[in-house]
Amino acid sequence: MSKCESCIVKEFNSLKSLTRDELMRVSACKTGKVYKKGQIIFEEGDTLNGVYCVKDGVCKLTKLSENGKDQVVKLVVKGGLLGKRSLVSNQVTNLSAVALNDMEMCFIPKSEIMKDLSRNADFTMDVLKKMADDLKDSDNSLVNMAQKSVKRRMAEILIYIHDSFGVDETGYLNIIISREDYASIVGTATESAIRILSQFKKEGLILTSGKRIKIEDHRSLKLIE
Amino acid sequence: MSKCESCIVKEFNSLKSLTRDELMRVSACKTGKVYKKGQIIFEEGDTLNGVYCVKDGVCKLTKLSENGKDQVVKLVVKGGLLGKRSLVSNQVTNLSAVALNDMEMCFIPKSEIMKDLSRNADFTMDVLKKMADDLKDSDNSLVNMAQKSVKRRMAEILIYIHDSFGVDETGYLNIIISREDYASIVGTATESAIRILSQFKKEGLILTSGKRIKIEDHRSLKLIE
DNA sequence: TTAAAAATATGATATTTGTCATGTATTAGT
DNA sequence: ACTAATACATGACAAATATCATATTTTTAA
Repeated sequence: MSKCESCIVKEFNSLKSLTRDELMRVSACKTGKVYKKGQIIFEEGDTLNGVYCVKDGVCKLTKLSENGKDQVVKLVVKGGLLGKRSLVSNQVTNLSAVALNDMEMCFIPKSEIMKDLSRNADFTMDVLKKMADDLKDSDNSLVNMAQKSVKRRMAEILIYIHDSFGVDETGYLNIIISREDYASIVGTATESAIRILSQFKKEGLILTSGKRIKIEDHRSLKLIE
Repeated sequence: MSKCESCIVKEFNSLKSLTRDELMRVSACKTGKVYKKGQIIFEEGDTLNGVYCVKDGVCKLTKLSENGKDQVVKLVVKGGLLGKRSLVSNQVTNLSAVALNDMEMCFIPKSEIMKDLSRNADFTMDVLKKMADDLKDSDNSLVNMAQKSVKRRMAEILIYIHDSFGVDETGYLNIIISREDYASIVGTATESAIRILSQFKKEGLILTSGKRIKIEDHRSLKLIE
């Protein structure tokens, strides 16, 4: 297991603001964890005693609605930190985390991080900044959800996944998720998600092969109303 | 204008974590501001050079969607702080703030608060906690928006306004907002909002008198699907 | 490899929500 | 108190989305 001081993943998150000494201390008490596709990392209501730093793979953060359906709130990739909120608030977590593909993560106990939060102002400020950004993203998601059509939201999530997570050698999206997950991200019925993707395919906007998706016509996808 | 040290409003926000000395310094440089109903406090894209502390009245935080409609993201009342995010991030604000009734606020320049953010760990931690709570609220809003019917969302906002802001002597909601605003909170067309409120009235769930609304049957309102 | 399970696809139909039109009631400003 | 202006109300219809049923394809696991 690599050491935090020399781990490049931390460059993408707040841990980069820790000093070398702090990082070494964190490194000494962290635990490496591996999750298989579909595996639950934690569930809504769990008490988290630390943060997870994603070294590889992607997971979804979901929340169960009263109607029994899961809603995907956020996708987290390499460099992302899970459980920030629980660090600060002492409450149980309000979200579940599920691996979308095989994942590698580090778990850092809350007790270690807390020392740094109280002593290292740069680190604290960086955590604050990240939360502020999350909040902004969240506002955007809310407006998208409230004001845009399902078709438009689907087009946007495809572009988002393309731009954030890239494509493989053949041009297919690197992240492969089920239609049910697409439905849950976009906030619609699974059948509707399937139908819309089928329609996109017919219109030549995307190609599909099993659950794999390739964007063929970015421009038109962006113009979907 | 009252002094921060002795202002009860601060008990509801992070400013309560400042020391007496810090509060006196903040108090010395704050500005009192008054806004009339409908007045714009700041607009999406503005650079905020401080935070607003709401002493009285209510305002809405909105974001303009690409379809040209405003979406209400949050309601802020007495004790609320506006512009927290801008403090931390140096970016222009992503939301607009508009007074829903006559308001009284204090404006505290960013420069003053920043000193405290870097020196007073309790204060910083409290700001972090508040942001974490906002984030949690935001997750909930997203799920509500994505998974619940317009009717259900309308029922919930009525209950929310009732529980958070109370009623007057005659039982009518203290906060009086237009159907257009209700539509914008719930994320629907104005006509749909009007229709749903009319229906609630017919079914005896609420009473209306002009734009004033009184909840008659909490239990049934909570059971709306 | 092959059968079972799970996921995708699609039709038919119901329900919800949006849009446009038009009339009535309320509110705000003189 | 009066009259614009604004907000509310409601009908008629269109569009978007959900639901249920059922067939087909893909994936999983023995």
